[in-house]
Order: sequence, then structure tokens, then C-alpha cells
Amino acid sequence: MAKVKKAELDLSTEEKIKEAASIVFTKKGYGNARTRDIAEEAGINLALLNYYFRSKEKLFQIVMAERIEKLFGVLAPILNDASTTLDEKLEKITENYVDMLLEHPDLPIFVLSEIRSNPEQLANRVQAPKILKESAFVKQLMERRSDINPLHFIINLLGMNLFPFVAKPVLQPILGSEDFYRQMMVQRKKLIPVWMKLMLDHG
Amino acid sequence: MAKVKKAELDLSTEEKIKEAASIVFTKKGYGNARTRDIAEEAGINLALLNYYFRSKEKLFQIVMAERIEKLFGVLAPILNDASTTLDEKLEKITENYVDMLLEHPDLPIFVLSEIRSNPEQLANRVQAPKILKESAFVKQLMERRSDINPLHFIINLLGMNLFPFVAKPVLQPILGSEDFYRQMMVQRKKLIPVWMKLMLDHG
DNA sequence: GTCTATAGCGCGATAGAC
DNA sequence: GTCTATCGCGCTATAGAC
Repeated sequence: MAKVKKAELDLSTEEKIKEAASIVFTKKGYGNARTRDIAEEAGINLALLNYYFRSKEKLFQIVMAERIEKLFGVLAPILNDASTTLDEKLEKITENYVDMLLEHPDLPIFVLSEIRSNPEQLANRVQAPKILKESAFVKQLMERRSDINPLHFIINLLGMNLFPFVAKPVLQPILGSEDFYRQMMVQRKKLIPVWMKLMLDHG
Repeated sequence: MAKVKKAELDLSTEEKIKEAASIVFTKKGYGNARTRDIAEEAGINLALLNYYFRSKEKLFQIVMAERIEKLFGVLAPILNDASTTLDEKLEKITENYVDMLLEHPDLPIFVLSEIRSNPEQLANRVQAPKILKESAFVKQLMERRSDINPLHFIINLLGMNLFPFVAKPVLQPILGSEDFYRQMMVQRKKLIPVWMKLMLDHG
């Protein structure tokens, strides 16, 4: 149930390398990451990295696909669930994001900045527009407020959830302690759905 | 008044290099940027870069300070202006940000991701908490709604403004054309202040 | 499969002519 | 000030022993 401290201990070598690569790439970005760092983090030799994966680039592709899935994969199931209300969806998305991002704060900025410098990463995954338009979420949204552009609403929802983590490097020093930062993010779990409902029910 | 197409043409060599460095660093990040790229962009030789600036690192520090100022410098004067109302401040901040970011879309993600991998960049600039707390903006905010945490409000305001640009690499392909993306950002100039006022007047 | 040793090359930086 | 040419390091990737 709860994760073990360092779960890598009894993983296969290949898994250990992927885990390590995920950590190092996410922290430093592709350009600043060194394959030596990854090997060290994985507790193996540099040569093994090239034995299992052909190159730094190829290893990165694999890690990147997983990170994109972790960041955005959570959305589709919730948006398409016809059995929950719109309000419940807002609460669920927010709770999932805040909890996940408190554990992986630099996931969003990693994914977004790497996609920027290498946009092809995303190319295959763009069935998004259709899926989105036909989702239960957008249907419920249009039903409640046909005059609201669903795209603006989704941008705002994602912004509310992701931005405080994207901006953590600048917010954290302003807020002071790590603890206070966490405390504010936890508060937002309740506040974000309230704010989003405001946009639905007024204006 | 309006900027010239390529204003670098009659700049000093030092200025040309700074301009070029700003472009290349902002586009690729420190790790992926090559001093050779910068020299080429500036139309000069690689050796000249090291003649004017001691190193890639030093050149980066200078560029970074300018970029941080461009991204956040616009805030302080507006927040501290006691002669404008709270609503006017919201409108002014939004208009300034959207206009500026439409011209420099990858400024936020550059600044935020570079600060993450090198937090000392920011260290000297953290007189922010005090300035913020004593600003006309926060005073007006507390006067209107003493039960709202100003920090959450500011996070939301910045999120509304900056996030769509931070997420441009993923939003743009979803939205389709560059033109449609721009069109939505222009719409937000009017919408963001409305949404922010909602949070003030309800909930 | 895992290691040591090293090839091969791109990078930042510099020497030195003009 | 500006150039060409080159040094030397650190990186990715590979050869080859075990």
C-alpha cells in the first residue's frame, strides 16, 4: 500500500536505471543531466546504461513518455466519467493534482519546459481535441453554462492546480518555510473547487 | 516608438551579444544553449563572446537578471500605486502581462525552470515578502475582503496570466492554429479581471 | 550482465596574428 | 576589437575482459 522508502533496492537493473533517469532528468532537465549522474543514482556502472538503453536520448524518450502520462493521464478518466457530477469532477481533479504534485513538485515544469524545447514529444498524443470536446465534462459544462468557453475554463482549472507548483521556485522563498508552502497547497484543495464553481454560477 | 525589425543592426557589439544570448538562452535554456549558437545569432565570432564576457556562465547571469526583471519588474509599480483602485490594478496587471507575453511567450517558462535548477539566482531579490505585505494592493484587498488570504489571490492572478503561456507548448497543438491561440489570449485580457473580481465579491 | 578502460568528439575557453 | 586556430576537458558511447 504505502510505498517503501527506497523501493529501487529490489528492482531489476533496467528498472533501477529508469527510476534513476526519471529522478535526474526531472531535476536537471535533459541538457544539464549527465548519464554519469544517472548511473550513480542507480548504483550501477555507466556502461550498463548503454547496454540496456541505446543512448541517453532513447532513455530520455522513455522517461518523458512516462512523465507526460503521469502529469496528464489522470485527467481523461475523470473527465469522461458520466456517473459523477461536474462539481464532483472539479473536486476530484483538484484533490488528485494537489496530492500528486506535493509528492512530485517539479513534474509540471519539467514536462512543460522539455516539451517546449522538443515539441515532437507530444505530436502523437494529440487526439486530445476530439476526446475533450466529446467528454462528459464538457457536456455537463455546456449544459450548465452554454455561454462559457470550455477551453478557458479548463485552462483556469489547470492553472489553479499546476501553476503554484510551476512557480514553486519563486513562491517558496517568498512564503518562507517549506512547511508553510505545503500548508497553503493543502488549503487549495478545498479552495480551488470553490473558485471554479464561482465562475460557473456567476459572471 | 514601435520597435525596428532587427534593432540589433546598429547596436554595439556588446549589446548585440547580450541580445543574442537572451534569445538563445530563453529558447534553449542554459544547458542546451551553445556559446557558438549565441555567437552566430549575434553575427560575431565565438572568441569575441569571451572577450566581452568572461564566460558562458557570466553572460548567463547578466541575461538572467534582465529576464527576471522583465517578468516580475512590472508588478511592483502597479501594486504600490495608491492612486488606482483594486479593480484598476487587476485590469492593468492583466493587460500588461498578456500584451508582453504575446511578444515573449517563453519568458515565464525560461525564468521559472532556470530558477529551479539554480535557486541562488533569486536569493538577493527576496525583499519581496515585506514589499508585498505593505503594498497598496494588499491594503486595498484586505479592506475589501479581510477574510481572503492575499497570497492565494496573488497566486491565482499570476496563474491566470502566466499559466497559459507556460503551458503554450501543450495548449497550442490542442487549440490548433497559432492564430486561435493568440485570439484566446486576447480574450483573456477582458476575462481575467472579471474572474478575479468574482473571487472578491462572492464566495 | 557487469565491469574497466578508452575511443571519439563537441564544448568552453584561450593564444596569438592582424 | 576582431579574427583563425587550437587546446584540453568532460561527455556519450563502445570495446573487450570477466
